[in-house]
Amino acid sequence: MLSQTAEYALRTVLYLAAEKQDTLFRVSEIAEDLDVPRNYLSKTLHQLAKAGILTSSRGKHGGFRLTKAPSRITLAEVVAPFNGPTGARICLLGRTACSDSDPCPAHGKWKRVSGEVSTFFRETTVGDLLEGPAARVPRKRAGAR
Amino acid sequence: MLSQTAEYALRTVLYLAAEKQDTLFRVSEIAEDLDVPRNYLSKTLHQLAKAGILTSSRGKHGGFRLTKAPSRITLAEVVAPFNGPTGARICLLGRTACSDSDPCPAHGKWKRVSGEVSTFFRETTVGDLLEGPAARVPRKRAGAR
DNA sequence: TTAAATTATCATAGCGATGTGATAATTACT
DNA sequence: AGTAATTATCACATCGCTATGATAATTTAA
Repeated sequence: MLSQTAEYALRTVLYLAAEKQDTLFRVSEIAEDLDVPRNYLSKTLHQLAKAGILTSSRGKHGGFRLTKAPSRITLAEVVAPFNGPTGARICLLGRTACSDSDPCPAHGKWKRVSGEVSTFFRETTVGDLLEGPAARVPRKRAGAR
Repeated sequence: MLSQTAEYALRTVLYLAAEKQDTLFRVSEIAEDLDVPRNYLSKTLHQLAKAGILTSSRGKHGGFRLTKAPSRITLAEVVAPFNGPTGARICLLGRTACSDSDPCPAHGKWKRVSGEVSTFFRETTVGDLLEGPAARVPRKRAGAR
């Protein structure tokens, strides 16, 4: 559903949302806890920072933190920089033009379903997910593999 | 939403469903009408034949046709050989284990939406789409590009 | 000023999805 | 038998996503 990169981004944002938001977290710290390739995550977080979702600090004692409160970050925002299918590609058959007035054969039935997916990403916030179970990812035990 | 290949497959099945089902259609014919790479489509149709959705005939006067009636072919069947997200990947966060009893933070809210997508593919048939508008793709004019 | 720690950036590799071209296998027709 | 038409298969090219490693830039602190 989501690209690997978008999934990393979402997991990181959720991770930061579950922790204290006024402290900085290092990439190496996040990467290890989430079991994600470190250098790759570094670039992904940089993209999230460019998108205004994270704030980065360089140098010693640098790191990343959320820019906004979790309840004000939608999943669509998080996923958007990584081609998340949050509603852009509506037409199931790949038509460049597919609308109510110029519909493809699947338009009528697919519109409702794709609309629900789109709505989910647009209206669900990171804060909403925090209310769910197991929001806090347990830290890996040292040496665990 | 769908991979390019799955989209080609679906469009081809829809194309064949809209035509007479007892006649054979050549790959070159389909590829031109749908504006899809010919040799690539050839392999895709071969996969659909292996999946039992199409029947292929080799040699002169060969081609492809639907094996079953359109109303008995679900979209999930068509898309399945091409990694269609018809419900396999349920967990939004990529957890290998994510269920009601061991849920990820997004499980509760995402389950409903992903379930609707899955249901759409499982319960919608090619015949259902034929009832929609513009099921018949207009043939391209000769020389049109 | 120097060293250490950290993000930013660059170069490149691996891999699967997508696409192209050529050849083999099969069938129909003469 | 031979030829043409068509699918089946093989070999390879291309491209973007994913990933790795190295270096640059920045900041803190001694």
